[in-house]
Amino acid sequence: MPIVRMAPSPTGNLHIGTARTTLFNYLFAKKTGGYFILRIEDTDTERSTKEYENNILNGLKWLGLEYNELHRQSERTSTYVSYVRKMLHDGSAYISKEEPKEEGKRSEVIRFKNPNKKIVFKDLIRGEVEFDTTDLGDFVIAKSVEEPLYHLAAVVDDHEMKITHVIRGEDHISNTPRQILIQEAIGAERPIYAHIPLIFDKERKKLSKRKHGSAVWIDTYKEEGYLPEAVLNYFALLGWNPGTEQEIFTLKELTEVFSMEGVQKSPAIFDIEKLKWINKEHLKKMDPNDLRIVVEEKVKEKFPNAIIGDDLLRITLERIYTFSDIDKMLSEGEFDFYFSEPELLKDKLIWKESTPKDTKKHLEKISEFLLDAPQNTEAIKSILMPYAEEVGKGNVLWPLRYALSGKEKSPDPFSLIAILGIDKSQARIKRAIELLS
RNA sequence: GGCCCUAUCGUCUAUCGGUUAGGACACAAGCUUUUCAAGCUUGGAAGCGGGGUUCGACUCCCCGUAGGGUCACCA
Repeated sequence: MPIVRMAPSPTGNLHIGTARTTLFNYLFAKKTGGYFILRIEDTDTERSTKEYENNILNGLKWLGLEYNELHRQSERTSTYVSYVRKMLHDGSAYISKEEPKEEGKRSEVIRFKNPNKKIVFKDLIRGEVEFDTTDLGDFVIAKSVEEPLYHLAAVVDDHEMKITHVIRGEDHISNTPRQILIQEAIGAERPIYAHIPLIFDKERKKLSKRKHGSAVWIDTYKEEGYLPEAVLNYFALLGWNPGTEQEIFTLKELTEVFSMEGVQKSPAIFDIEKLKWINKEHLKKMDPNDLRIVVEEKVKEKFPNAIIGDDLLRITLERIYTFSDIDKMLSEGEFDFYFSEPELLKDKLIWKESTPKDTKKHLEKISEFLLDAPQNTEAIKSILMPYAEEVGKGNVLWPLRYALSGKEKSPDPFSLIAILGIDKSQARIKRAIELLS
């Protein structure tokens, strides 16, 4: 059974790159019927915090990436100690006297006795990779017997946890020969490696907190109102393709079609526009009632008595890519027509070359048509369109829409009537007619 | 700089020696409920350069070039 692990270090919030690597591990485990271990690599006590750990855990939970086991390296010190002792004993590591050049550096650390050899390993994505470890020197594997460093702890854990596949970011590829050396020293089996390509920014650089600020944190996407499944869908497509032309996937579908074969070798640039599009596609697939609950909750913050009917829900969905767009619509007054009487300007009521007299006549006519119209967009349209087409669509539809919304830009008049209801619409049309008298 | 990785439209990608180099996002134009948005239709847009191998290379090999990653008592 394949056993994979994701090993984030809690020295920062959940990064989108970490999230994507976790996704690939998760998908691989699911697809192959394997086992997925999450291992918090908190051997750096200076930089690791519980807050970051919680942020990572909560972020993965939000995304829906579940793991079978959770471990913390800080709770496994005794295991590392025994390995360090063993290595010291058999000569594969030694205590090295140092001259501390910086503050905080020890005068004594534990170094690995580098056999200085060529290492060739197979990578599922890149094929054979060769390194000469001579350039690595006798690298430090522990600050002291009780304080293991990354390479040692990672190799010991991968061995103890019987990890079969190490799926990680390409930035770890040059760490691999070091780790293989340690594996050989402790008699561990070599896992199969898969180094997945990195995510780059528009400048083709690794996404970093320093340069991109909060855009690298998963939390940001949660706060922006992206659907977790859409984020996952986008991450999957960033560096992997299913071999078909399908682009919209649920997490479950991804677990069924994922394969390492489809993973790209070259880095991919993060494109927020495509993420937005994918999010919208997922929004369209959402259960209308679930969607209604979200929209209603947001709209009610500003208009407590709001009721989100089908038509209002429809035009809202048409206008948003993420849920935070609803907040923008609210603050830009795009919902105002629904909750308050519009302020009308006489000049704006008249379409291009039309006259006040004709406009008034058209509105009166529409008012008549509406007398026994049902509250349904399509029905209203079929009642009003023949007249509009007869006398000029702009001459009728523009003043009607403006009378209802009081805005130069708004949804179409038929939807507006359906949303407002016949009575309220009639009242607004009447006000416009009075303005023209 | 050493070592390592990578190289098809602006972006994500298909092509696993023979294609008018396909799709998606974005962009442009047109259409529709003469606004906005959405939707639909159409369009522009790519094989880094040079050598090989081959009847035939985007595809395989080599050399350049470019970009990236990594070189901690961080992970």
